[in-house]
Amino acid sequence: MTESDAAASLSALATDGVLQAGCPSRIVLEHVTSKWGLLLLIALSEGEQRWSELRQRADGISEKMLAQTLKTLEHDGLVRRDAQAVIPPRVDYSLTKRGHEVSALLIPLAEWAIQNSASIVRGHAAP
Amino acid sequence: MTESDAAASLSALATDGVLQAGCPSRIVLEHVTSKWGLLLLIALSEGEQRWSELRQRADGISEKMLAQTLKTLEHDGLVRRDAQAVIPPRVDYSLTKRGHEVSALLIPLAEWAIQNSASIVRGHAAP
DNA sequence: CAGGATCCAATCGGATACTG
DNA sequence: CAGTATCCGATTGGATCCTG
Repeated sequence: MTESDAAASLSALATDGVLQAGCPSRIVLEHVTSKWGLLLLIALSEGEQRWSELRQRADGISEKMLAQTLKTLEHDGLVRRDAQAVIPPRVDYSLTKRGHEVSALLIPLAEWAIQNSASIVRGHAAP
Repeated sequence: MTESDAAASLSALATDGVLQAGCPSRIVLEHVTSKWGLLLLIALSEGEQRWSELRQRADGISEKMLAQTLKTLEHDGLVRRDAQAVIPPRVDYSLTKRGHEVSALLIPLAEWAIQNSASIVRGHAAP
């Protein structure tokens, strides 16, 4: 993307919000780009998964944050929760249509991070 | 993207890290998806800008967070700082090659947030 | 198994004041 | 203009214990 192209597509961002404080899009953006939100959305892009599976996949997450993050994502309409009335309880989580949309945008970001993290963390990257 | 496609591209993510705790890519990812990091990278995709300009564009940011975030992004090799030895001082910030790479990935995300925030914030979105 | 409730430490982040 | 320094409240987030 050239700099002028970026400027063009950015005009919409500047006018409609995101950069503006108090804009609703900022809130949503913060939900999906939050540490655990991002990781859970990526993990779920593989398909429906249970609570315990998600806990392992999003390595290092606490029960509290797992519950809290899943709730926000569910409330935002990105994650679907399917609780079955059996003993022991079984609950499956999956992405909604919207959820798949974002995760499709998040995955390239994660891949970029993997490819660049080595040279970034070890020292200063080249311009 | 279908679910199997997602699974395929995800195998790399799962093996190489991101979902794994302590992975360096997680740190980088957190920097660029942090509240102000994200906003500054998007703002800078429009081109070189000064401190005072960035402060206005990333609406609501405090001086402390502006300085702190710019430093992290500069250290990560995403933002270039050009300080001119004049009175009054003039400092320009711009994206590096890497910086442009990420911002190109972040912009679609911001646009998605704008388009979906309305229906998300007002209530529950449809599946 | 899938959470809810609670406590507390660490970090985030804003307001203010000061400087080269 | 472009920061730095400090104080302090707010939020995040983990550990632990408890429950249907």
